[in-house]
Amino acid sequence: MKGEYKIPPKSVSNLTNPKVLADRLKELVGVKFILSGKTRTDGSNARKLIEKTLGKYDLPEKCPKCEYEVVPPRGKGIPKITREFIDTYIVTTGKSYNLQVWNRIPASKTLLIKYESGKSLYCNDVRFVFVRIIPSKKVIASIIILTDDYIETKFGKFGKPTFKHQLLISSKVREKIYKSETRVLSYDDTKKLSYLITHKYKPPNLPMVQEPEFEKLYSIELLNEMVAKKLIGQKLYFGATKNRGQALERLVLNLLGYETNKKSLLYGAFPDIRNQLLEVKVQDSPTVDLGKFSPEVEEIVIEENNLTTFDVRYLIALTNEKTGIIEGIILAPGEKLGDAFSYVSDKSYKCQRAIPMNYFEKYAGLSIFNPD
DNA sequence: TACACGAAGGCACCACCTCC
DNA sequence: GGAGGTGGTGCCTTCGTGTA
Repeated sequence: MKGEYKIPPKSVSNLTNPKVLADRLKELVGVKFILSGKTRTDGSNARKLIEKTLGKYDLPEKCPKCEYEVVPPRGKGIPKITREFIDTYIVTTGKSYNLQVWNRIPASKTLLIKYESGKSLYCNDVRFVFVRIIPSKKVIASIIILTDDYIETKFGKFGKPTFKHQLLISSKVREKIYKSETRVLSYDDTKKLSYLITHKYKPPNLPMVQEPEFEKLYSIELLNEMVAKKLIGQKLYFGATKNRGQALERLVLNLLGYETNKKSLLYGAFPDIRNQLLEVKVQDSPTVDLGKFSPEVEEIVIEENNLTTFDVRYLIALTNEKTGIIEGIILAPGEKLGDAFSYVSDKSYKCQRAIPMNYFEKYAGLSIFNPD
């Protein structure tokens, strides 16, 4: 059955009526669902459970390959259970659930599947299946199937698309860095920065959130000596998500002689250490999240000197996922990142819509479609 | 101050490619 | 054709910021 769900239905009219879907999924209400704590795993398990349950019934007839075309490049934004045009989401904790729709504009008439017959499946044909799980009871409390039109009418429009750039550092490159003598891969600053940087260390006289000053930017060479080399072998202590980046930022700031109060650490602008035009990242999986800004595209970061994402220096700490120990460092201007590593092409975007948790709680024990 | 929206952050899954 | 590796996707949670 694997892969079967990826094939679109023969036509729009073949899709199972959502009320019928709700009936079919009713058997999952009250069923045990143990959260692994790994969100991607849990999301995937929920989807598999939905697939397995729907697989007990006839799926919509599949479309022969020659009769349809997947419109978005590489199928980005196509609902995962394509045959039923369903995306699944797990709803667990929190006061409100932040629904994120990736790589398509929900409730829009944007084409996803185009049929030879002339008919099509659009973004607003996708059905959203929410699996509400109560973590403390380890049980599925409800299944709620919604359409994006319903979501917008009931809770308001989806937010504007927000973009996320990512960079991939392959395990090969990683290994190469680990095996190198210094375990630091560094590149020179951009030409534009050459007249702004200094190779001599003088303690900073401005807070790290201030814009950089002429000739007070430490050169990459200096950053290498003062920071990179000293970071190798250090352990990053972190607890919940997000704290790891901050732990590294704190280490870097200490090594450079900046004050590290909580407020400054929480200053979440780009680049992290603005006074040094330095962005700090931690990486143990192959993916580095660059966030909204990416040096793949040149964008002005500091107007005064016309400094761009190309000039921003990236310090990427490669850590051992088990121990948290920094085993390698990449220190490069944005301009050079693309030379050594690969950008995820076609940046991804998401549209978000918060749904209050009490909405889901209202329907405990039910499996329903677009309730009033 | 509270709330909503936008963004950051983390990383597991999975499709696809390569090699045997 | 199957195992193993690699490249990408996008799911989920939490946080920061703007606005009323």
